[in-house]
Amino acid sequence: MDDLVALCKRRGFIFPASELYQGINGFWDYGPLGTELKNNLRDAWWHDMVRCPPLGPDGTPLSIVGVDTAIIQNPRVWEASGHVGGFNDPMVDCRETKNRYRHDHLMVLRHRDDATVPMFAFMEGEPEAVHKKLKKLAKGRELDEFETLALTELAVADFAHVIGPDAKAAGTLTEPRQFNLMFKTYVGAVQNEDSIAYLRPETAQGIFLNYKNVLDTMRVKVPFGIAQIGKAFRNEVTPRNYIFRSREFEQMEMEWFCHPDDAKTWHEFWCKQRGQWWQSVGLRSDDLQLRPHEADELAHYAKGGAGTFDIEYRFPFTAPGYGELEGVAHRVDFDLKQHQEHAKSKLQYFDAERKERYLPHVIEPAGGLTRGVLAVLCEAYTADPERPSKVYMKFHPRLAPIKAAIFPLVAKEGMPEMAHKLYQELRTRYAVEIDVKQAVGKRYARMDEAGTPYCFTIDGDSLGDQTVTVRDRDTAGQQRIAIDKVGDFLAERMR
RNA sequence: GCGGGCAUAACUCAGUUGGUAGAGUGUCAGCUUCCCAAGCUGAAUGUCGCCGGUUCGAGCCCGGUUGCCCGCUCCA
Repeated sequence: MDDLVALCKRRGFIFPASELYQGINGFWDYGPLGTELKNNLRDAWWHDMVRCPPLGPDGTPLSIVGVDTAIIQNPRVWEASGHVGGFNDPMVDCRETKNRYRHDHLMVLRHRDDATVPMFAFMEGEPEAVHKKLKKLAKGRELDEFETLALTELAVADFAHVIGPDAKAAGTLTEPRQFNLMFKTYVGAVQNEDSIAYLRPETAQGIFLNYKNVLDTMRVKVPFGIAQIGKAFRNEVTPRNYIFRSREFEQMEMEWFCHPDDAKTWHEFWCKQRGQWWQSVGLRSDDLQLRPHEADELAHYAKGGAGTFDIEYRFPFTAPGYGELEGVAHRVDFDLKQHQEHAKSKLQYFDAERKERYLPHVIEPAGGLTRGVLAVLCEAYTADPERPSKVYMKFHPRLAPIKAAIFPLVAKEGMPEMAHKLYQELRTRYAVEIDVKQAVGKRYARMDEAGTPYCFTIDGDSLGDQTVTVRDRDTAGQQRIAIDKVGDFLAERMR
């Protein structure tokens, strides 16, 4: 992994952000080659999801349209989505039940005299449940022997004697912690409580906000999808593992709107499709796995549906385990329902065929573009002590930052001129480079590290018979082709 | 957030008991070169992460700080 990071730095893929000023934790800059790579992965996704989506189960092309929405939205959006509210205030977690509570919403029953009796936490305004529990767990004690106080009045050290609202054992509550994962900013000149806004923590909400606009303008019918690629921001507690968990990242998300009865089928469909797609851009199936979320792992929006499947990749830093690349979640009608309530507007869909009015369910394949870049980099990194560079980047030709390089074998006898002519032809269609300096072996080695799949070399024979040699990155083998077939040669391999 | 480790050129790293900042690779220029970092000649690149202290003198000792790495915690 360290070697990969060094190569990315050395060859201009990825740099630490603000490096001149000692950097800033959790942010990264993409260099010339990294930007090309990221754009290529992005464009491949967009092409395969929006321009030319897969065929549905019945063999007809799916209908998916794209949007590009604002990073800053009305803060009420994040209240509806569940991002603000619960996550702006100090929270305590229960280690036993994995439930999370607002610190200031919890009350505690404490025995007036006997400190050995455990304390019972309960949600403010819901004392009935704890009264039942008291009978079970504190036999022989009557309710009037206890006093009620707020959890906030208790020292953290006393949490060891507190039984959580849904727990059976004492001491499972964590200390109160701030979970403000959203970046805050102010809109307008005046900075006060009323002008607070947030950088979006996911791109998905921008899609839900425009669901009705798309329905009204694009003549789409359920089932259909809306896709978006863009930046999202999360103020992660611990950014780690290179670009895997960063505070600013890019997502590729598609919300697939379908009839509730069909949700399960579509969920399976998209899980399969997305796994295949990652393979199509070069990730080996051995390093990919599809993993269902456990019940206690499901996000608030995905409870009660067909669940969430993570498409995971075996990163060097997770191996032999896996790290998330994409989640395919059944969000049921959570988001549309929330926005319908919070915004007080009707978002129901009228299905003319079924003669039915309903809120569509949503299947969401949500992938990380920047995580995808990392997976592609890890996959491409291939050590080879036999060759001069000791390593080469085995990118799928579709993703390679540079598609081909053009070299005159030596810088004389008309070869540079011929190389320039070929370069001028190819550069209008492909990201190609020309290099006339130094020994050809050095130039091949450089292209190996950049992951350039093909090198076209003009040699002494080229001038006579109008042919060039093609050097293959992965085999280092060569073949000779006619110079006027070079364009076709590349076109065939870029698919 | 807690604990441990690390920080010297673009990369990998030397740097002795405190005494003028080094190597290899890479990069650039020229020559050479008909197929894989060859060779020759030359060049550029460092506030030794940052701030302060001790000292005649600090890359080296001390304190603080920032960043990175590892383990916990966290990752709705």
